Amino acid sequence: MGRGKIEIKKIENINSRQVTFSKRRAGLLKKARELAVLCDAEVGVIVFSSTGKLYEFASTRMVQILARYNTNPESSKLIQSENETENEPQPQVNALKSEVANLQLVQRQMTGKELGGLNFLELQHLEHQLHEGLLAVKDRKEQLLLEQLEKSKLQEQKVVLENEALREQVEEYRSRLYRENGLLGRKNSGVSSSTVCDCRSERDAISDTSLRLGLSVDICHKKKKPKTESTSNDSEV
Amino acid sequence: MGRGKIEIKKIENINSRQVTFSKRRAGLLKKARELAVLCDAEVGVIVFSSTGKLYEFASTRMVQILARYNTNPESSKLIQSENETENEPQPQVNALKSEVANLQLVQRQMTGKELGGLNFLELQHLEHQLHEGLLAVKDRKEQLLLEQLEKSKLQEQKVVLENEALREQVEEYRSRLYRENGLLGRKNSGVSSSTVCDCRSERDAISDTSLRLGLSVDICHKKKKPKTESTSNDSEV
DNA sequence: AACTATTTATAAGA
DNA sequence: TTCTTATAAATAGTT
Repeated sequence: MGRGKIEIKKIENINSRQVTFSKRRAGLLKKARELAVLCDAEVGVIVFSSTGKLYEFASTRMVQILARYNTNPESSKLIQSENETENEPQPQVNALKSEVANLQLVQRQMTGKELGGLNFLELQHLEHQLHEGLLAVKDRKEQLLLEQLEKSKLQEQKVVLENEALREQVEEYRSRLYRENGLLGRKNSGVSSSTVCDCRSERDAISDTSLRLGLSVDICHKKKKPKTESTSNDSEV
Repeated sequence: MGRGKIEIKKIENINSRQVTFSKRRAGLLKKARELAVLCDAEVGVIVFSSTGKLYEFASTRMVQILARYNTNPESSKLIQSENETENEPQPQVNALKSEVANLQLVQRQMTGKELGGLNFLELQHLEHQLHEGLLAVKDRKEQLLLEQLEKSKLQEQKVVLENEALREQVEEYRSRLYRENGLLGRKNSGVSSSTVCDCRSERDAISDTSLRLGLSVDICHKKKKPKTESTSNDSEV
């Protein structure tokens, strides 16, 4: 994908290898993120540059991914497990494994997969559980929003009080100017009385707007991520 | 990169998500390999599909990469790998324990507990997951009921046919008795002709009733096509 | 760091 | 699923 085709073998020129590494690393991490988002997959990428610097992407916590990997039967690693079977069968390991398997099954069933093994009663129980969970989650969301709203309102209150104070100051200065300069002062004043009054009259409108804004920001998760990934890491050498 | 541009968010259509997953997974692993070869980097990629299947690429042994990651000061998290090297508390045991802990936490959260640690976006994701799970469970229940209904109807059909046969037998015996004994036989017969006729006339009514009863349980929720879970899982590779 | 000419990846359709 | 193809993206070489 470039001016010319290249063959996939180690780039000998150190400089262009460095450049290519930066570009392709960014590309790989981007692709990893896209795969995770588009396909609801759990993705982890670890890259060590030839100079030893670490770059990574993880769709969830990397530890979580590694733990899942380590406990996955398909995982290609079979390090010291052979020793174990010969020496001690590790009752603890077996117990943990079966617990993991069981928890994973339950989790898959809770997300609607592998329901084949459940009878009608079990399905009803599961449905009830999910229903309860759903309600709890909705409640928690509502609570979060209410808390945020409360905070917003307090903040607004504070600002409103500040405004009152400022307005009084302005009024005071204006009166003083008026008294001291007579009618002349009016023309020089940068602050018109109408401006001040506008602020006061918009008080309720502001409250209403901030509520709507607060909600719409949270509800719409289509915001871009800060993307600190490549930016902070780009300076490799 | 295709016939049209897509936005990076979860693909809701389960089929095209599956297809995209296959394609992009292959692409990601290829890119990982190219980066490793071209730039002499050590690269590890771990991907879990939404159905839980593991795919991976590792430019060297994955264990080696993970070990290097765990001991890297830049790694976003330092697991307890130090303990492992000193004593020998079974790295596998630690991995299993953390996996169990994680699964248990997720499970508690799915049943509406311990939601305090989740932010609004995470709550929304959880809510969506629960909703999907709920729909799948309801579908499965419906499918079970439909299957049961089908079985019932077949059973009924069988019994009806038996009835027909028996009725013919009865009719035959009755005629024969009538022929052989003349009018005398009528008073001794335990089976009246009216009883036999009643059974026949109720045939359709029975079928109708059982249908209504069976369906009334699950008609209340939204119905979908009976989808076969196993098919989509098989087509993962 | 930008800029393109090209190569690749892949979305949609068959 | 696999193949095809039009189009979007990535990126090699250049400035």
